[in-house]
Amino acid sequence: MLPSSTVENYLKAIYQAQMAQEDRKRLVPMGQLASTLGVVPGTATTMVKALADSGLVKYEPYTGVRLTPAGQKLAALVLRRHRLIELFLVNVLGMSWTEVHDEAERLEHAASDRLIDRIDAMLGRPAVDPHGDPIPDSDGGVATPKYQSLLNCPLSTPVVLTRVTDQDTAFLRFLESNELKPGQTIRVEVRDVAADHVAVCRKNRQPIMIGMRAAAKLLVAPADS
Amino acid sequence: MLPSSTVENYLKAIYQAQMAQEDRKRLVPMGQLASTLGVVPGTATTMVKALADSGLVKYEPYTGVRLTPAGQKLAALVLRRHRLIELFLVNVLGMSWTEVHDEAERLEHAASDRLIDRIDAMLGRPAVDPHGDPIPDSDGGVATPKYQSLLNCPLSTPVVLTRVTDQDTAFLRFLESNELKPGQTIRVEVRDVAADHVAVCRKNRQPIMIGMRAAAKLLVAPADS
DNA sequence: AATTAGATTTTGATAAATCAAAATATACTG
DNA sequence: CAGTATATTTTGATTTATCAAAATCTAATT
Repeated sequence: MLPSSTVENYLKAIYQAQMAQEDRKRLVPMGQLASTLGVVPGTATTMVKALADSGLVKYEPYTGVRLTPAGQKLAALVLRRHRLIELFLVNVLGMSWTEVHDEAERLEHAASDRLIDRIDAMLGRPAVDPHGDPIPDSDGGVATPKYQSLLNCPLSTPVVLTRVTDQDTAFLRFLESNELKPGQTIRVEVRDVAADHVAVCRKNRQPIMIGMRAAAKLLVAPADS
Repeated sequence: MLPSSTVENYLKAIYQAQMAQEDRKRLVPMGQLASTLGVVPGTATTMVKALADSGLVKYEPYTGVRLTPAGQKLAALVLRRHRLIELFLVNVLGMSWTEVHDEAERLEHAASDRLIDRIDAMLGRPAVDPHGDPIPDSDGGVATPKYQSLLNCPLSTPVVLTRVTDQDTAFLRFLESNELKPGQTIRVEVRDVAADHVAVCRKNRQPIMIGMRAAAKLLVAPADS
């Protein structure tokens, strides 16, 4: 019996919460999980206990939840579907990378493995989606290079924007309209903790100021020249 | 509040049952509806009463159910999504017309109107899907030409196979392996009611015998030479 | 009109996913 | 360490969609 889309969403949320914290073995607290899923905490507790009974997560009362290897694999396969669909919508159907997230959010639960594999082949077995998020392989394996962000990359040094870790349409549209798409080469010139901003420079453009919360979502890699 | 995929499936089933009967205003009996949806009759009754409360169907106890104009439009839009997705899977992703039905069955409930319109544009606003089923327009309007079938078309006269009214994979594979795809020009040479078969001829091929039940599912139009 | 076969509806239960609000546990604070 | 704030769990209810089986209706047949 294949997991309901609710189960898939819980696993995905736990997976992403674990990935977002430095220590990936740390338990994800119930409150956080509930709020990212948009349910009340009691609902998350009930559901997580059911997931624990199915062997997909390890649950410690009053502490939190963490994926088992089985849960991890399932979650990775959901993310694989999501990210391949996003890239497909952008590359083949010409949709904007700022608007494909919600569409993929629904399609990921309906697409068969066969369809996904065809999409994967048509796109040439890509490694990342339009936001720079890595695409797990069909066994659930993922390469997760540790990028720096605009908060800790070297100053006045060219770096390549490689990944944007926020799917909010308004935020992505802001990036789009400021030529801050993945692949872009940029430079951080100023980082001012007191003012809570960083100054980002691009080719032939005025520097722009970005708040530190937003800057943390922009991951970069060294520009190899 | 947009309809659940269960509601969409009920509307679609009622729509198709109405289309399949000669008198399209006749009520669809509950038992038939239940069996095409794979539920027990009581379930269909309960659900249909709810649909009637929403104004999507007219329900007459012990008699049957029929779509209201509102229900008809919704059903047509579900079929529009289904058929555009099928054609897309065949034309763009290179899947076989024999295997796209089940995939579309799930995707039709997840695809947004925006995505569907993009697909529609990319395919060049097509009129029919890979099985020859007409694609409703975005207002829910459909052109439904009345084709003849292999049971009543003229004998020994070239006709074009235009529509196959059965989505069963095994049946479609049978057609495929016998060069009986929509678009093909064929001729009915013999129609033998006693033997319950018709003999169908194609270019450079041995005639094949098809049972009358199957023959009724193959619709044809005059071949304009 | 009475009987009966077949279809339909009703009734009572169930599973999945959720919420509201009460109860309880944990963690912090003075 | 007692008290309080915050997070978590429990409890009881609700919604949607379903089934099994009993009750009821319709239509056909004697």
